[in-house]
Amino acid sequence: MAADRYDAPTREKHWQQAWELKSLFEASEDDQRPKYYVLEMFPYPSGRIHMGHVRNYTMGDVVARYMRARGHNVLHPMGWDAFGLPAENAAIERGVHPAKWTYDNIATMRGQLKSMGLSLDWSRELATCDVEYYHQQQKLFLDMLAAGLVDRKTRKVNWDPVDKTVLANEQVIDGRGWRSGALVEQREQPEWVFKITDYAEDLLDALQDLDRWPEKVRLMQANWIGRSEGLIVRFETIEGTAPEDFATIEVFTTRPDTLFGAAFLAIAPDHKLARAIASTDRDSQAFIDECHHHGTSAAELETLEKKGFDTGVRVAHPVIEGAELPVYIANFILMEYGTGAIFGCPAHDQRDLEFARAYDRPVTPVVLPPGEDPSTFEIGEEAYTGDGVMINSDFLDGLAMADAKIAMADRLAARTSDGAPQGVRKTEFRLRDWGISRQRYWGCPIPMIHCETCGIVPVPADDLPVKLPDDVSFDVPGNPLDHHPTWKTVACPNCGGIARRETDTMDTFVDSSWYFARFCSPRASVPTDTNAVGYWLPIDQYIGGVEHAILHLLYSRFFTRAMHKTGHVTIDEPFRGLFTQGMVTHETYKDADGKWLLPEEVTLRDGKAVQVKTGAPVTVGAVESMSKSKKNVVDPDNIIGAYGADTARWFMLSDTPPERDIEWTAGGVEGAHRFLQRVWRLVGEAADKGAAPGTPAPVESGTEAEALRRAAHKAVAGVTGAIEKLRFNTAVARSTSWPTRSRLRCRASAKQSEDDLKFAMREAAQLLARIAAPMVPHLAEECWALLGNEGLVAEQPWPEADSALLTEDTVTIAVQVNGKRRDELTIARDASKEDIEAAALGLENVTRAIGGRKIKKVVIVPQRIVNVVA
RNA sequence: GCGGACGUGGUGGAACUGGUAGACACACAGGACUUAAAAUCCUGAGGGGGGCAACCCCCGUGCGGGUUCGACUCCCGCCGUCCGCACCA
Repeated sequence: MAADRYDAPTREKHWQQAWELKSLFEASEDDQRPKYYVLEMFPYPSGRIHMGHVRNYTMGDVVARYMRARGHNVLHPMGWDAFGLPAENAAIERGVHPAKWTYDNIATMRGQLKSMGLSLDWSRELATCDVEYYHQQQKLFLDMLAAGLVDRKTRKVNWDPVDKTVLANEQVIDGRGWRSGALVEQREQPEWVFKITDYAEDLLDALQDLDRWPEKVRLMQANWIGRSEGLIVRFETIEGTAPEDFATIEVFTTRPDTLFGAAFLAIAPDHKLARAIASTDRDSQAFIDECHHHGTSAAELETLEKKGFDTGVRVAHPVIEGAELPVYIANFILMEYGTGAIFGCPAHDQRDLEFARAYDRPVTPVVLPPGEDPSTFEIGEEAYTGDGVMINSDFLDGLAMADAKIAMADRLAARTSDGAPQGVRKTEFRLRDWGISRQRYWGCPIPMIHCETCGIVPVPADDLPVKLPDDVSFDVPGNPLDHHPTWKTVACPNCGGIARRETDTMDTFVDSSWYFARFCSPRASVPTDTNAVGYWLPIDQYIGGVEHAILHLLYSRFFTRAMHKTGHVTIDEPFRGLFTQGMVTHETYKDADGKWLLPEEVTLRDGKAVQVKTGAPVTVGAVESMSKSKKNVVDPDNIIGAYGADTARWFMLSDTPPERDIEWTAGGVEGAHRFLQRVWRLVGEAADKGAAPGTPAPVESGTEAEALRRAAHKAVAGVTGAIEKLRFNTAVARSTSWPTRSRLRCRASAKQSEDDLKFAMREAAQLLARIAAPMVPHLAEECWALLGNEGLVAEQPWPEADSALLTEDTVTIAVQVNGKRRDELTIARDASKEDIEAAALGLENVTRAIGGRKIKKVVIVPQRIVNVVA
């Protein structure tokens, strides 16, 4: 007889050791079973794991354990996204070396992850800051360079003039540097870029085939790539108003149909015309300077008040004889998109409208919404962006919008201006090339050398790796690699002269764009072992946060194509299945002074939230995603220490659909824990009172026993289906319902000592242990052992539900009268429509509801519903 | 600003391809056990109304329309909340 409580924290360690002893989770390509690669996005080693990790890795583990039980050769690795800014911040703030800080964090977090009982192949562990890893990454970079996938471009960065450093967008707060508080300046800087735009079309088209990706992620990526068909229109400048060499201004537009409504031209502050004007005009220079005193993030730029500067340049309207339009420099025009210049049509674009109102430009509607009268239609505060019929547009009048686009494009293509067609059809993409240069120490060095005589030359492959120097100082602002005394000095591989190493390091998105491929052969002396990647890739199921929906996933898709081109993999799409899980949220708490409080500092007394120590009142705030700044965090270690990993895992899977945000509550954790204890007691009872292991099924079962068997087999079918669809919350519900319901039956069986019931009881307990194993693996092992079974449940195949026990002979269906449910009907599953109709119309409640009216129609859907229309 | 999602009892949520809305749980209430409490076990319940009662009626999936024999589910228009926006990872 077992103790009366399951001591999870102690027993969990035992089972973890048992798995490790048998190396159950180490994968090899040398295996006859079908492969299955499941991966969760690897963590940044910030210090300790958080509940978001617990949720993410629990989900992945359920899939891994389930697929293993289904007879697959499962690869389920773990590593560390270990380069990045926080390590440098720690160095600046606390004087710890980034490497020490990072590896210490990894050690802590590895221990925490191990305590979760994840079925990971730890033999493949890697950290992106390992020299072995970034060495291979530098090789990939050189291969991509040779393949023409690397370029050098000028880009804008946030410059902190006090700290003399480039700031990340998150380090710019209200236009100021987070540390110095200085006003940020935009600065142009030459950078290394990956030519992702070469693949824009392909990355977009291939989304269609990613049918195991969430629709919303595909949509977001499609919008991000932003393919648009349009027209480059050449506007001729009016003589004498523009500087020399600016006979025309090129504008990209997707709305050539609205050209008759054009009220102005606007160019980006970095447009070459803007620069030319500013070189001789102080006012325009001042305006451009003002534009440069904002962060570079799109969100910031686009929420700015729209401002413009009239350059005095005038252009001729291309299709209205004699009409002229003013040219403004405007703060909301991006140089990166299209030609860096637009024509503004205020009536049909909201931004243009706001600009026109501010600068007193005419608003002429040219598209008439359906049902409006052309003589009275006016634009108020809102631009009209919908479809309609052209008005006020000369030769376009009366055409539909789509036809007008074509007509205008044809007209402009046929005209020449300055010796070239005035309009040229063009497909533009919003997607920009991927700038990977970072002026940081803690990243993968870009293996390039700047030589005064030979230009920029790659580091020869034999000289790799370019290692980060250990002896760096963070006392001086800026990039430590740049002011290291010796590191950057190197002999030019070409001429042998003194040259300078590239001091930029790579964006950490590069590291995470191929780690999944490296996991296939983590110790290979080349980036990827072709056998290994050929066997394991693509990833069958990738799981991670929706916040990575665009950048990480898109970069990885590009990088896989680049690795294909350079011969490192043979596929284009790395992630066959993708699942994005929601965040973990918690209530927030503040004391009387408005200071944030940790959940563990708060307790409920007489229904009121108070501080544990002082009893002082606490204000309970909104439920928000867990963040250190708001202190609404719960440390997984505390939960696992108090309740065990299975409780944390169970809670993370239950109730809330996996793609949605989950609210962590103390009550929920206790509920999960109580349930697991109940399962353990129930299985203990079944072990004591049920049939002995290996007892064959009795020939016949009584009603009680049959009901119990049905419940168990339905649970198996339900959990199987739910896990297949990654509906973990439903899987939990399916496994909780029958132990709850069967309690009495189990007890009854024990009392009556009948063989059929004893058998059913054992069968049910055995099945429960097996279907719960992916979700609560430790408890499942405990139950498996308690029931007297040999071996580990982790080695058991997934149970099959007996289909004979899944379907009932009779069904209960609802009977509606005029769409309202009036009664229900229990009838043979295969009853004919006639029988169902007769039975339904014979019901007293139905007759009453019909109330003597004439029956017009009876809708019968067998096994589902009857609807009498009267 | 642009793009994307989400909204169902007191709470988290379930509901297959349009077919009994509220499964399963949390919290709550009542009961059993206990000297007592905790734990455990049992029972109840969307809201409102009627009936001694088995039961019956009305309303109900953010709001307003529409399609349909039938709508949480499909369509149109609102409202609210959350996420991403290229140097956080």
